[in-house]
Amino acid sequence: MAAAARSGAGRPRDPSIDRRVLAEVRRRLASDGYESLSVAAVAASAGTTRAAIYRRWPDKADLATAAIAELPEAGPQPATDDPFEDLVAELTAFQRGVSRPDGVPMVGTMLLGSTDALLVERYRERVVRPRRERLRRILERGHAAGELDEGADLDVAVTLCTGSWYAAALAGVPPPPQWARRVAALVWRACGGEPPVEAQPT
Amino acid sequence: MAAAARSGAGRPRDPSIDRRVLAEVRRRLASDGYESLSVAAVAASAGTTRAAIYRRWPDKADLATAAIAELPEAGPQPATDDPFEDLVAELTAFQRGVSRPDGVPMVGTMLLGSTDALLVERYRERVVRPRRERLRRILERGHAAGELDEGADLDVAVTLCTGSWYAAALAGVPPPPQWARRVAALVWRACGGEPPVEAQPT
Amino acid sequence: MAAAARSGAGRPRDPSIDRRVLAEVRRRLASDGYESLSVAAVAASAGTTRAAIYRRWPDKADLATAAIAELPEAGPQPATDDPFEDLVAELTAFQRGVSRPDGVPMVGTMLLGSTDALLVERYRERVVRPRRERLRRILERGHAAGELDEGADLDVAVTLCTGSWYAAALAGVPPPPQWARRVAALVWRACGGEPPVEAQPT
Amino acid sequence: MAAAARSGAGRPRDPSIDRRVLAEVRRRLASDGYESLSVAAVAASAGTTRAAIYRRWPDKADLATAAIAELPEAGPQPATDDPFEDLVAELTAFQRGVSRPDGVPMVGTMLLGSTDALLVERYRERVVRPRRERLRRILERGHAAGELDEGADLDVAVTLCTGSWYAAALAGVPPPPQWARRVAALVWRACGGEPPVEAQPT
DNA sequence: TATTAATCGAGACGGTACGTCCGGTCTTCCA
DNA sequence: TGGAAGACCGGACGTACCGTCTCGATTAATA
Repeated sequence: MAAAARSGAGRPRDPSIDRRVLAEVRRRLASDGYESLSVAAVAASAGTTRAAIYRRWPDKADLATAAIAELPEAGPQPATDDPFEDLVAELTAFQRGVSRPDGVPMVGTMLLGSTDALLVERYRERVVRPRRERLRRILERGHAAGELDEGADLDVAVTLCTGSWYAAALAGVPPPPQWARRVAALVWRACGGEPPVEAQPT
Repeated sequence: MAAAARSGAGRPRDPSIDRRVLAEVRRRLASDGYESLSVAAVAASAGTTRAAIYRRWPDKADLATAAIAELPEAGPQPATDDPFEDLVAELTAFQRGVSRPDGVPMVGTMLLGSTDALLVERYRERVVRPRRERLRRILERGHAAGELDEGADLDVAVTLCTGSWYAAALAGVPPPPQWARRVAALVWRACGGEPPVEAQPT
Repeated sequence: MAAAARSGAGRPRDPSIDRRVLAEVRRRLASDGYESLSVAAVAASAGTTRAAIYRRWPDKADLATAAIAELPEAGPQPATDDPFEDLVAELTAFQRGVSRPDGVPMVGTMLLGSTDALLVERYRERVVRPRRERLRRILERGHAAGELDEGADLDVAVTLCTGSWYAAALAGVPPPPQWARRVAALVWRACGGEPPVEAQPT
Repeated sequence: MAAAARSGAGRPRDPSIDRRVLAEVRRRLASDGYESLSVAAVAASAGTTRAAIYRRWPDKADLATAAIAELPEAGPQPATDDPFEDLVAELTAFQRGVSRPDGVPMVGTMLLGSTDALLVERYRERVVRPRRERLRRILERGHAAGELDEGADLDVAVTLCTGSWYAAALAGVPPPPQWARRVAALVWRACGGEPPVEAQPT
């Protein structure tokens, strides 16, 4: 990723280039995916040159990494005293984040795996892991509040939450209306709870 | 994709070329992903020429499509009279298929989406859609057998089944032991059923 | 060139294919030269297939050879009793032959030499050599008739005759009016003769 | 052809690449002709890449054009006060030039004509036209010196000079010994002059 | 204030892949 | 058998991209 500009003498780097380039990379990763990402095209659209890009990021994979790492992940939701509503809120935030142009193709790139291990690890560390931990904590709070069963299989339950969205995306079906609440309801019941207001399938 | 050989005149296509090429494509898609797939390298490894490949598949995307579409999808499981066990079996087959070297990166390529709309559509049609329908039918049979609730949200429940696997893969965590049975159990309960034998989380 | 159809059994070759193909080859050699001559295009335009062409002529060079060899070369002029007029007639015939669309590029192909030694040799044997011998004999008859000098350098004089045309073609200048008679006059004088009627340069 | 390097910014082109490539092109044009000229092979032999070549010359025809246009034309012979000897000298220089490996096939390519009009026009302009003018001037000086006839047909006489060589090449006969002097003698007599020393045919 | 060192823009360089086309050979069906 | 159809190998063409490099012209911090 972008090395911190050397402290000493010489012309300092133009920080606006970093911004414009990363924004452009995100836009293109979103619309065309990693494969079709052309450094030359990015440079042109960002109003700079390939050299300026390669000076900051050693190669294309690192450039994409940097762009992803900067994604303004929907920060930790303020926890309320209702774990079920927290789950709905978390999933709504997730859907908002992943449904935005950048979202899906990025996930695809990540699942490509071996293309660039570092790229994937960075994404997991910055985006996936924190979300999983937030989800996990919500379910544990539901358990602590006595709403969920003792022996509920939380490890797997966590994967159901966001997994539902991936499966729908892969199938090419639009996320159904009220998706977040309906998933939360299913997961809640799967763990032995009773969702307060039953979301109605359409 | 490979046009069906015209019935009449002309030298017939060498069917072994189709086989060797597609096998090679699958091997390379698995190990390096779509991006690094080189038609020339495939031709060389398959002991043929680029021309013979382009005669069959108009471009690289279509070639990959064909290779994927031929994946020996774990065929429709023979339905037993126990819907829950059918669900476990279906998920086990899914896991076997998607865990094989080819599996994950292929899914990633598909989620890249707009890289090649046709590629994705072909994959959905040949692989994803049939699986979703099989899952859906299993849940409906559970419902018909009185094991699942009337108003169960089957639309979303279907997405939970395979989605769990995608979420785990994206997080980089190995699918937990007994994954298929545990997911089935959660989904069953989410739909109001009671899994016959409670799978124990580890 | 086209092998004589085998005498014996089996379906006889369609002679109209020979005609149509060679005509097409001549047309294309004329308009685009040997390089751009595509066997497939010839076959299509002649309403037949590549195989039928390759059955008759072993390769492209031979095909072109055959087309050239069939050029209705202005056959041996009926010798008159006036060698000078015979020379004019021969050169006029030569100019007619070589000035027709096919002519020039063919000469170029021949001078390419090493492209296909056989092609060149065939052309020399069928077209160039006979013409040189006819020219030589005309000059010798002029010598025998006492019109040309004893020690005239006939070897080189022969090359002047047609060479004049090549030089003009290479320079891109149209062959001057009355070209045949004017060349004949110059060659005649070069060999010590006096052309009966002086052709006037324009 | 190679665009003049832009004055200003950017890494300047490596001029040695121009040199090496054009030399290689000339060598190959000479030995194999235009048709067999492979850009990839040229690049390899010249120690560079196809991209570097296509950056300079838009296509193969333009590349060949450039190579020909750079041919070190046998410069204007220093005129003596003996026009006949000047003619011999000019023809000797011509023979030396055209007999060098490059010579004949190049002429063949040029006579192909319509393959690439620009290619041919460039060659005429740089090589053929200047030579024709030098020959013409020599003959005119012979005329001015009273050695040649008033009404000599110089237009055609010029074509005899080099044409003799082309005709011999086309016939596949080696240029006879003393060729230049013998042609000069014939042309001189054709124009009414008397060559100072009669060259003896062998 | 003059020097100096790093950046910026521009673009060439070696590689490599793409998709198209052609030449010459072959293999099959049909007349 | 010959003709039509078309697949086969090999290889060239012209385009596009990647990551590296060399230029001249800027632009700040330092001497």
